[in-house]
Amino acid sequence: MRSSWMNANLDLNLVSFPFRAAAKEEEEHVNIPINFMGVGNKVSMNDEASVLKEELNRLKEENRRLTNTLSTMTEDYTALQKSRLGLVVETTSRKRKAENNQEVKSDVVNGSIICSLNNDNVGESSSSEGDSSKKPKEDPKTKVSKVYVRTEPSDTSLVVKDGYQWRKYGQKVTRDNPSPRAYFRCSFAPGCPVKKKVQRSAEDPSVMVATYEGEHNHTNCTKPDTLTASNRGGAPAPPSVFVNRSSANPSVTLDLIQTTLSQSCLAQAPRREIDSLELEKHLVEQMASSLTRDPGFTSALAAAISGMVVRNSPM
DNA sequence: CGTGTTTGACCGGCGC
DNA sequence: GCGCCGGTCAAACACG
Repeated sequence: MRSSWMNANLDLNLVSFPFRAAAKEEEEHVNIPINFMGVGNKVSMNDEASVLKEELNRLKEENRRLTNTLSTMTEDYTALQKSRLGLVVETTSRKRKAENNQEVKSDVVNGSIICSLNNDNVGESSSSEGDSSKKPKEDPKTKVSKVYVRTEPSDTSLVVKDGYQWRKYGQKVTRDNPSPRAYFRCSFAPGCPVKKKVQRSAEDPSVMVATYEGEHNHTNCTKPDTLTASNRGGAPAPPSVFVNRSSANPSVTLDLIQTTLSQSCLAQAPRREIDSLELEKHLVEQMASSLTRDPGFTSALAAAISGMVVRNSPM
């Protein structure tokens, strides 16, 4: 993809500003003068503020560009996913008329394709067929959705990570698919009516099809990487479903700008004009504190400072 | 020993 | 009515 150059850009941007921000904090709290470069003349607070403001504006612009690039990449990725897996979306079950009448709506979430099957039109067409009375106990409005997950073909475990805890209660080999179908019930909450069926796609064994029935009557409190039924018996590692959003890469600071803006300031006063200076100060503090919490950064900073002190010290 | 999985048996809907 | 098939149950089993 195009991520390599993006990372390079991110890294480049992070070199200057955060270091400056951390240096500012050092100056304020640890009494290490920011002019340790040996210049000698003390920079006034106003100059410092204007430099920071300038830097922040530049970063904002860069952030906006990268956000645009990211959204473009996301769209490309979505289109690619749909073109690769969209063919499987069409239901393979020809037996159940109701299913064939369902309106299929697909979407890509976290690397999986989610298809919602709208049951609302089932009742309308059933009047002529006269089988509405035969409709099983299942509520016609039960929300049914399908998730298509690409996994390793060699991986035989029928486990799909989705953030909930499931208890397997059955497994069957169906007629139209040589691979077994596993039945799960949501065990996160005692009364949760949601069921899940997981089966490999007949067309593409590397694709797992998870069918969800019903809606959870509880919130999802687990993280995506903790979920599903436990992996006992030395079963193979479950497939990676979700795009890994965690990153040890310092480029995460870019996101920090976004979240800081939206959560702590903009979210509280969405329509009000916000004191830009206050906001910038808050941003700098956030970045500085997050960076100084990183032992790697602090040790690198200490090494850089000590190196400069050694260079500038009289022999 | 508690919890979750496995797997054969059972049940009910559907087509012929 | 019979057989097929998908879905569920529950006893046995495995694991920590």
